[in-house]
Amino acid sequence: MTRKVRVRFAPSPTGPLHIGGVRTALFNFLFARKHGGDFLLRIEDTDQTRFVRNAENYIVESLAWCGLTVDEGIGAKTEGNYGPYRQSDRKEMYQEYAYRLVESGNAYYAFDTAEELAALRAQGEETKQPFVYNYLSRKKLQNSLTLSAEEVARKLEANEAFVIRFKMPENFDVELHDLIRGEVHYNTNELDDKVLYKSDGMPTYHLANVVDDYLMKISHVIRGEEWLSSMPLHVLLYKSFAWENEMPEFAHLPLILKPQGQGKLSKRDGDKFGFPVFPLNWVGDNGETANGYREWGFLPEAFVNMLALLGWNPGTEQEIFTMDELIQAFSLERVGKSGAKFDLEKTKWFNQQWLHQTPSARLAEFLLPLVEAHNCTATLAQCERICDLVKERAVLIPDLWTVSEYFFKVPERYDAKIVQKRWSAEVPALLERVIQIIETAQNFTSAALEEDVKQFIQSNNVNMGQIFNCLRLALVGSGTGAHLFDIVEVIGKQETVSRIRRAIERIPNN
RNA sequence: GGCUCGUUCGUCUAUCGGUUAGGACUUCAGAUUUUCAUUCUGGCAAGAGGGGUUCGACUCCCCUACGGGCUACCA
Repeated sequence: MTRKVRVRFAPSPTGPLHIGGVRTALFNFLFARKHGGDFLLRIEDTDQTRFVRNAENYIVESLAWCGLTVDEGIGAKTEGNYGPYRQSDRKEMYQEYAYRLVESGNAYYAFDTAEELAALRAQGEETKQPFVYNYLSRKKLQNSLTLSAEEVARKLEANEAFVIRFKMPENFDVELHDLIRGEVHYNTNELDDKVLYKSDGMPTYHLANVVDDYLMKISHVIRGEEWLSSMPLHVLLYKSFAWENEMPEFAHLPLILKPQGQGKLSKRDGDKFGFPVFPLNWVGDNGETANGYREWGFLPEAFVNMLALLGWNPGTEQEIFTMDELIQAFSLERVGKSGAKFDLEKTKWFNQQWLHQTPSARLAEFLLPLVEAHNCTATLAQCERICDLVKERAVLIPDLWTVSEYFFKVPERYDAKIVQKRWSAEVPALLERVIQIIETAQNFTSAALEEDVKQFIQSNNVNMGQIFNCLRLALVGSGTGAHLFDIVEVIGKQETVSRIRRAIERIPNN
């Protein structure tokens, strides 16, 4: 049976999306594109207590920044025919499905209060017999399995709070197939009677997820490994609804782990590792902030490239991928099974690579605002030229400014070490000669200028290293930077001469 | 604790029974360069441990260890 590929990214809006979530979205997106399918965004906001107001916008904006265009659902150009795509807007639907399960005997009403269950759990802690609401304990609890029909009707009539729980079958081996992990087995006796429908009238994740995936004709569920252990419940739910034929295939992605210490990366980790765990800067309702990759100066292409290679590999030695190349190369078979620790250094390397191969015209769009923020002026064309000259020295976007600063402003200080090493008594006189050469140059281009100065050096038998380094010192203020005569050409005759004069004035002779 | 998934250089990973176990990041050394950077060359560095199966195991099986996940009216 081949069916149209439809996958969804279904985050819950409880805060900013962290890089693990972005990667899940990315893999869904790649899979959809690879197979000519649809990529949906559904918002799973069934937990009213954890709802964070600006989280949904953040999610939409993050996906957009990464270039993960949503075909259907929240944030799509046109929402699509299977809406609404926010679970809170689908509230009534779930109730109907929950009741359907009760009627078919696959679920039941439970009246135990949260406090009673908490007490049982606490007791279980003490006696080292953990309390589980399952096929054994349900026989002794307050539910429609133990209570008489009249009693249940009475409680319902009286509007007593209730939940609907799944009636987990007894001693049944569930055989599961996962696209990444292969066969996985669970016995239902180890599973509990999960709440499907909460007393506040909202479904839990499990019910909403299954119902929506069914109704939205999802073909493949690609999600994090934290869901692997609820897969048997979900599969059993499909069976209980008699939806086995429409059941999606499952793929559980390995988790992204904390770089040091243990556990999976979590959004609560915020900035504690000294690098962002979020794609974009985050400002919470409570005023809490956290850094994002975008604001740190990562290109979305590099960020996506890095995420794609975290847990997936092409089987070749290619590491730098455009989105189109990723789509071409992607397959779930090449997704690894084990969790991966995130590595900031490698991420920076990806960005550096991307900075090198990004056209300078685009980088100029990043440089210009940085120039202006430092109270300098430039045109986009100038920035483009300068990016051409310096981009291989930058790792992050803000470096574009720090490695090109001298193009826009006169050096304020002169590197003492270079002065010490190169600026001897005869330098000012030599630089005066260089000024002459520059002022009288027929052809004010980098190559011609270099030729002229080199000729002077040769015919006068002076030290090339000394001249070049002192000239660099005068123009840049340090021993770093782009090709010397490119700098001369870009800043121009007047500025070059003025900087040399300034250096001669300010640098004391050794 | 129970269930479950996993385990190759410090990190990300290749290898789908036979390889000097390959690549990348990091790091170190060298080359190139007027400088810095880039680039290039080279070095260091790995199959958790123990049993099997096999002519032959990193690869298959079992046990142990270690790590991850789940174990909520959270997702």
